[in-house]
Amino acid sequence: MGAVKNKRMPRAVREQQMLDAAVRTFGQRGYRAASMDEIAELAGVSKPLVYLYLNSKEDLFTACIRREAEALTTAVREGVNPELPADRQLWEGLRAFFTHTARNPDAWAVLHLQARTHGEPFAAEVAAMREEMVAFVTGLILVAAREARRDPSLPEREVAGLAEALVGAAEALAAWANTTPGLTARQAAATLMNFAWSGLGNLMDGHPWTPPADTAPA
Amino acid sequence: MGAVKNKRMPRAVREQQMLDAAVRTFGQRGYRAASMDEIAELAGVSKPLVYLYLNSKEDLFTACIRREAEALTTAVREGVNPELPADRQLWEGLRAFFTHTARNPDAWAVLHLQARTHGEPFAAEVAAMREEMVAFVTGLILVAAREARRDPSLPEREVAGLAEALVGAAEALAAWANTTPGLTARQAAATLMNFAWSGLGNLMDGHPWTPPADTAPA
Amino acid sequence: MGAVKNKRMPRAVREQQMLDAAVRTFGQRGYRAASMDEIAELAGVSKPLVYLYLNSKEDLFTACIRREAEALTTAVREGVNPELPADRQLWEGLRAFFTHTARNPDAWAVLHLQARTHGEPFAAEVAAMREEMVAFVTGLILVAAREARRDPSLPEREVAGLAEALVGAAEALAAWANTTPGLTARQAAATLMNFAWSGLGNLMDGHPWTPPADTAPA
Amino acid sequence: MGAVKNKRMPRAVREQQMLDAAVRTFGQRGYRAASMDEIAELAGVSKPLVYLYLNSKEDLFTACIRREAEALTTAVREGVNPELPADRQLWEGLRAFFTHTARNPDAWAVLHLQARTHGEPFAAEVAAMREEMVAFVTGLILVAAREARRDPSLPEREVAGLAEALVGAAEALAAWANTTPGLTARQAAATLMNFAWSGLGNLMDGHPWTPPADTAPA
DNA sequence: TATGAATGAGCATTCATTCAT
DNA sequence: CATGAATGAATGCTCATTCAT
Repeated sequence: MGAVKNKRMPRAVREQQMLDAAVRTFGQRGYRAASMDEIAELAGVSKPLVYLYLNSKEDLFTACIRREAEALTTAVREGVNPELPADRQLWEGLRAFFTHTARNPDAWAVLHLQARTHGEPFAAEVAAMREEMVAFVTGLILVAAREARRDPSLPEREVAGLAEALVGAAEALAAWANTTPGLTARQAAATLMNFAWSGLGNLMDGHPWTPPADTAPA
Repeated sequence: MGAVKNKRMPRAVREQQMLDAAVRTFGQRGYRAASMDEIAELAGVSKPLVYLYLNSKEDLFTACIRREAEALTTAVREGVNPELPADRQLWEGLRAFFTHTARNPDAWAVLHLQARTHGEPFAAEVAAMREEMVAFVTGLILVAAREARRDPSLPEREVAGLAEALVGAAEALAAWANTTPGLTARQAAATLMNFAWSGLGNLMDGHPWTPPADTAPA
Repeated sequence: MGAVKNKRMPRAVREQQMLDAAVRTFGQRGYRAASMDEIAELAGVSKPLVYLYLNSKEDLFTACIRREAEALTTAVREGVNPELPADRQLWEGLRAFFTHTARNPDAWAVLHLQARTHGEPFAAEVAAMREEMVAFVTGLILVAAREARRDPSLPEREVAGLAEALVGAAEALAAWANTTPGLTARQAAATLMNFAWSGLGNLMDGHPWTPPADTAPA
Repeated sequence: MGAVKNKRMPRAVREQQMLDAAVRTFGQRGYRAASMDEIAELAGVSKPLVYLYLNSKEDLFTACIRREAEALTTAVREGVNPELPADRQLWEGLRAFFTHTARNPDAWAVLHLQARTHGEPFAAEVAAMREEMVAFVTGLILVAAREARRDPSLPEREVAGLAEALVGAAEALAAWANTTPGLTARQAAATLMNFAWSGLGNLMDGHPWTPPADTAPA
């Protein structure tokens, strides 16, 4: 376990080894519980070298978040064919998302749990990634609305909320899929498409669910 | 800020003060970053008294989780009128959920972020609460299917997945609502009802979204 | 276990219960590891009452030492008939000593181990008791010498050393007897009499063991 | 006093400095009363370094016991010429013992008082050393019996008891010698030889002290 | 006579971080 | 490029002791 202790390798390679070790440790132990000692040892490197390359624990954590956020968005982007209709694009994006998170559970734990739990600077880092995904979904919703040429006047905040909800549901299903044995990325994606797209379709047909008039204010 | 430093109060009262301080501190700083010193000070009490009443940091955290999980499920349960049809019950439950989480942001941070991020024992504690909510939603979906007397044969795992997705979406919207100024619990609930219930309705009409035949394996 | 929690009992009785609990706790846990909480609980009393009656942990420990030292010396004194010849007196004293220590292992642990290990004031307390025993033995040696009317001019320091050695041997045998199953006080006393008295007799016959002339200084 | 604060020395050296400081502190204050802070300061090192090298207070204490037990047994072993007759061997062993304990009073306090007073794991450590010494003495007694070709049939437990008594007497005399000014190791050894060897000789001549028939049971 | 409530002070332990080589 | 040696600063936890009743 851990990288083979090869001496004298180029900086770029060493850095990736360190990030690998860090992602694994942060993902399993959590940000605070992970010690630089453990990370250095798992990377097969002395602690000062970690500091030489990555400056501080905060910087190291940030570097992990950036690398893994980039990897996830790239995986989703590359999984989607932008020529296809909106529902197919969403389907492909979800499949890529569930596949990637299932294959990189520690990375997903870092992004979904640890980064959001340990203070502003880290949370902001994932928030950026999340916004990219929400924007992607928002775009698809608007495209779908245009394709259907019906009711193009969905209020902006409403669309934003729908996208938020969809991304949140996807995140929840990723965790659910990771802990439910025998559940494939494909099945998770299908469940979510059923849940969301059908609802959205109905919605855009002009038949939204109507909240009842209220007596007691919330 | 902080409780008035009244000396000599009965144990039950002090304990609640301590839990208040702990929820606030854990919610804002995180489990590891919160120090028992800070919690004690915020509670207006000396550290030994916290230990005398709550034994350890772990026990204190667990007590926080339990109290807030109980408070949240109670709020939702009491917000729902079980005589109403399924869609109205879900609507009321969501409203109660968004209202409670908006009013107790630290408690929600403890339940949604901190408890899930810091190890099995705590995660298990919230998992129980989550399962109660998922079960509640699952029940509503089945009732709705029966009420519609259509396609009563939804596969069990499918329903479970839908419920997971709905709860996940609700959790995401709770965070979104907490950070979007001027967004009411009512609006958040309506967005989610639109998103989900319309989709479910469509689904149960026998028009699910159909995944395309695949070429590349996932 | 522990005293029955009878309310409102006279001070003298309560004090003895506290000392019982303290001796047991100090003997088993050691002075520092024993907590006033544990002692109070074992005595079936609240902590402030222990302080009211016995002032402080130090005073409580000192009271234990005094009570048990007194009990041990009394047991030895009452076991010895001063009319008998010296060897019979020593035999009886040793039997009483081994019997008492075997019956009160916690008390013996307090006197022999704990009191000597935790600082001057306590060590001084047992030293007094020890000196009484050494004096008793010294007296017997001198009486024996007079009875034998031989070589009455044993140098004082020599006699003191012999008495120290005998008491030390007795203490070691007490520990040994306490941990060797099936070894009676009588057997322990016989072993020591054999060892010591025969040696002393020989010595006083004018046949001491002669140290060889030395080349290397110590 | 205390090591000169030379920075950057090899681990093995620092470890010995730490053990020196620990033996001194444990010997004078006792195990519980000794604080890691004090030990670190006396060693001229920061506390974390002590933990880095010696893991914990328990491990540090155990390391002290091991080192000093080894040093004492080595001193005795090297002080004895196994070619000599039994009485000479005992004489030399005792001289080495008293010399070593007089020169290393803190180490002797650690072994004789502290280690036996603070729980099983430590007591077991010294018990091993003590057994080695008892075995050494037991061997000498048996050799002496064979050399004298008299009464070779001493019962095993009897011999064990005699050896225990002799070692106990030696331990008592070591403490006595340490607190009696002007008393040399040589004198202490001579006193004990007189006490013990003469007694043993007598015993093996077939003139043991005979316990009187008993009326009252013990 | 007796106690529930409360604390100041200290202690073992850990960790991120740096220097000298 | 790489590391063994070293530390300042916290942090969780415990304990003897006291006050108000």
